[in-house]
Amino acid sequence: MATLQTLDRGISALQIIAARRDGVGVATLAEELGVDRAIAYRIAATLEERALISRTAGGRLILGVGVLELATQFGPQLRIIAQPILSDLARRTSATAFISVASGEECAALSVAEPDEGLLRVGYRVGSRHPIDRGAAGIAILAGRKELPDDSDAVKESRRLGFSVTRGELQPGAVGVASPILPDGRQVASFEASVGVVAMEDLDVDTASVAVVACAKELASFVNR
Amino acid sequence: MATLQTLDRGISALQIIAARRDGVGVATLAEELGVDRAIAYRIAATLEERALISRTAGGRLILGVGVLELATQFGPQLRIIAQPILSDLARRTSATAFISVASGEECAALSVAEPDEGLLRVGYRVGSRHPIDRGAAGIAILAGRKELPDDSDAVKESRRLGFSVTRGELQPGAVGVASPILPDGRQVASFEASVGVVAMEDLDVDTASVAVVACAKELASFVNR
DNA sequence: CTCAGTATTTACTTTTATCGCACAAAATGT
DNA sequence: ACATTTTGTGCGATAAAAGTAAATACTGAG
Repeated sequence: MATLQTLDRGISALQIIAARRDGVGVATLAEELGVDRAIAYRIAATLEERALISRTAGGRLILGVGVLELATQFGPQLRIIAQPILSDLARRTSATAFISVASGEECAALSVAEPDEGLLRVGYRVGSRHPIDRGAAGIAILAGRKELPDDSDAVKESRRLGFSVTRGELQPGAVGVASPILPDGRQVASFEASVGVVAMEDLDVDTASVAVVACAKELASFVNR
Repeated sequence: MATLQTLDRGISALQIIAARRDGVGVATLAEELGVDRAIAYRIAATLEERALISRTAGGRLILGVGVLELATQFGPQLRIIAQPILSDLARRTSATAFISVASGEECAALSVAEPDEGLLRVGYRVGSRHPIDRGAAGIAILAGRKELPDDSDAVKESRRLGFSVTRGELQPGAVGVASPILPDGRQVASFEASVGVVAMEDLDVDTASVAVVACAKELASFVNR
């Protein structure tokens, strides 16, 4: 597939700049890119013009607010893409489906879909948060991370199965099933998320887990590189 | 200053894609960029290769995790830490709280929290920009820099008080209070930021200024190295 | 299943934007 | 003041991208 050299180098430059805590000088950037300094200057000028990078007083290159402006749109876009998939998951499992993301030590609901039939439903508010080490969503995210010595049994079990199941951890009577969303089969540090369902104790866990895992795989494909 | 056309178009493409909640098709992208579809395909291929964008099942272009990976590096500790602190500040002052950063001659909103009660709130979009010498946020940032001969009276006053107050400078009817974030009590060249609140004219400036100054101190401690 | 219409990729020619040398300017050190 | 390093900028040669068109995949309708 045809790619554009100049654009590709510009993106490399961004990543190089992002990788250094305190930025890089143009000369270093040029060296890392394997190009002449003049090219690095032009790349830097272009990126700076668009606020993707900015320069310190000392002339060092650092990321600019432009990257934030872009990143803030990532969540909303993912939510829109995810909504039909979640609705489908909710309908097939007759349970409330959700996508959660890690946010520090907590886990936050990014997107939720409720089943449109059934007498009672479990509600889950978008934006609500809970500790990441409790509840199916959080456990699934932890299970998607690389193994740590102090992983709880629940996390280990979840990693083994490919999904987590919790009963009454966040709410007595509620059962949750969740699976990590793993682009490239691995967790990307900047995007730690899981998809799952929550319902009352009559949830058919076997059916739900299959559906949830399939859904996690589908969602991962949107985030694949 | 020399900029690179291809890279510039790529960045434009990113911004166009980011601007549309539900992504864009290649044809639309080509039109918006004012280029042939074949070029749009090559740009998209390059951006996708680097995971800055990805494609939905329908072929629409949406942002990819790459933008998150970049944004994650923008003040790594600060943003995570900032949100709860800002929310707290917003709640305690019943005003919209923000962190702003200097970006060249402008001042950009890095992070915003709105109070969860109150009839009306003042909105402040993340990423929005205004001249650095206007508005409480910008004045506070200038006040955090070392003294300059051509500092305005507002900046001098702000430096003396430890916070800035502006009324209606950016928006008639809005009152802003802000204080610079000073790691080590000094402004770090690579991170010039301020924290503050904005509300309507009923803002209790005395209470707000105390809270904002305390918040600036708290945030500064997280940016210390 | 075929076909029309659309989306995507490919092949190839033309054009021009990019490259990289070389040089200017500024900053830094001696 | 002079040397030296660092930062920034014209300019012609050329590789890279643009542009055109045509081939190939894909979609859904009938």
